[in-house]
Amino acid sequence: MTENNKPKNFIRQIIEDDLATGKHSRIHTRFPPEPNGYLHIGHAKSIVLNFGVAQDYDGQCNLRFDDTNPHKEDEEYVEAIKEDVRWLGYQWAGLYFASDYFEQLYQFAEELIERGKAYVCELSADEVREYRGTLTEPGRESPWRDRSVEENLDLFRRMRRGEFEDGSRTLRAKIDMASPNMNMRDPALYRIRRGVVHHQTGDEWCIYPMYDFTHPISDALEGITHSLCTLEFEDHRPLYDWVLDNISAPCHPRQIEFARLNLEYTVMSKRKLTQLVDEKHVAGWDDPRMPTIAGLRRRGYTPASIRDFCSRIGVTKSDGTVEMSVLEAAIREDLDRSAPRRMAVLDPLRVVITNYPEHEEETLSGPNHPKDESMGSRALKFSRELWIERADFREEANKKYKRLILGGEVRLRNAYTIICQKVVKDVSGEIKELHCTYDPNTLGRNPEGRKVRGVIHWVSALAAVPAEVRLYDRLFTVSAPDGDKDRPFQEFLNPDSLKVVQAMLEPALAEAQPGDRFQFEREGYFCRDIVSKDLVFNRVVTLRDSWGGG
RNA sequence: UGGGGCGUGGCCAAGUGGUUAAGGCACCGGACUUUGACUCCGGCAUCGCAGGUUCGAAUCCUGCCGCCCCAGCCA
Repeated sequence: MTENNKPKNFIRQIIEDDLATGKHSRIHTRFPPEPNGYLHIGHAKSIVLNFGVAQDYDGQCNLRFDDTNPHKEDEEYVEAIKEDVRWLGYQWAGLYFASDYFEQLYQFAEELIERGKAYVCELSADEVREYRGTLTEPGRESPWRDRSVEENLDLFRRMRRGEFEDGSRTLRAKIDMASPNMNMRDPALYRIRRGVVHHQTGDEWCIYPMYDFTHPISDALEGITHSLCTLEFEDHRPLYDWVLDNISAPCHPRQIEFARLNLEYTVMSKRKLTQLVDEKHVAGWDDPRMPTIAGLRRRGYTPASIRDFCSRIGVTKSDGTVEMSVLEAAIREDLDRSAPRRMAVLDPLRVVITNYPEHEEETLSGPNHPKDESMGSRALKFSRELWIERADFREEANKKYKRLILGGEVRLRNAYTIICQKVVKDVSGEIKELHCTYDPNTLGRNPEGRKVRGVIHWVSALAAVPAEVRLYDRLFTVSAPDGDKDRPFQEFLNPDSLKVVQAMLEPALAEAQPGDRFQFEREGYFCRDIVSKDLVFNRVVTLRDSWGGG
């Protein structure tokens, strides 16, 4: 539903204006990740924005890998990113690599030199830092700043030929060392990286263009109309425009910045996510507790729920932190509608129906969805011995407790009502099993003259299918794990973020395929793990629970 | 203490001088219920602060305050 209404935000407004005024007759956006890690929910926001805008205005959106730093990048990531974008439900108009443009970029760099707008600098990295000045003091001009065009051209060509060592020279833009915007203080355009193998271009190049030089040109080369990026690049926009203004660019895309996504109880930076993986706090990039697309997918989130989430949170320039409940609400809404209902007992307690025939087993039926008959029904086995949830029984409780108590009656979902007659305990006092009686006249109808206080789920002990169920909780114990300057975020990891239980499932669940999602009634939504060969279920999210628990 | 941004309810977020200040999430009531689910009803803000302009301001002006980003040969 939510997806049908086009979202309204300031970027779409700009686009609509550009279309209305005729500035643009078609829209072209791009999603430009660096292939140095896996995509996370924050990227999803950008993907949904870029591809969504293209979709809604009959435009196009490219997928472009910003691969200008061979040190950090890897082919593994480009494949993972492509898979994630596709999984989210989008198709790119063009698939490009910034490295596709290395030759053109190089030519534009020479053009800049010829125009006297760039020079080869021989300051070391440390010296450049000194010369740059500070936030409050202007920088000083490099002693190499005023070389002739010929000399610069010669030097730059020799840089390309590999005549100079890493770090010995850079190509710099000649702008303004006194600019209050640090990015305009003669930023580096090219650096030397000899001997590294680039995942796309191999050893073809030993000089690599910087982001600030590459990005605007890549955008222009692809005919991008609106270049959407996050807030931290706001200060780079003057440089983005400077580059395009000083070369013979085919067009001049407009950079627009929006706030990146922050989510409570998790971390979002690639560096921290990488740490979580490397330090083995999680099982991998696709650990269901990770905010990565791969993690959310394995957890059981649907592409539609993530798209819905992204439209719910909106796009603005004010940075905030979204509560986890928004994400959870999105997946609950999707799964409530689409997930077949099943019964699974996560913490089994044996129940013996003493007035039910010893070796008999009968087949009952339960609807797959309480509100959607078209989803059909499945067979349920009922027998003398059952499993119920340990938490669904108390020897005594107040009126608020709507489950089974000693001497009390409760409805077994999709079956009969039972009354607990006796509690059997072991020597330590722990409840071993319950002896109950059932009322054969309560199948599909309420008992005469009595009102049953509640409904609980169950599984026939005879037919139960044992399985591992993984119960996930938030990865961190505090809402902003990286918000403490003195303490590393790892200190806030939630030791109980994963609880593994051996559950008893109703027989129909044995046929679940990897990736299949269900609602385990009264417990939550679960998804059969897509990695494990065994019958393993991951809890996507619990059901909403308005009961205090008392 | 340079520059660039941002500030509407607990969290997001519409709003672009005249509206009872949308909506979602959360929360609190209540109805319904063979899921304490779902659904349905109802409740829940005067817009960072202070001045000013105006018949009228969340929307315009001024001054404060708070928060975020920038000193990579990362993106």
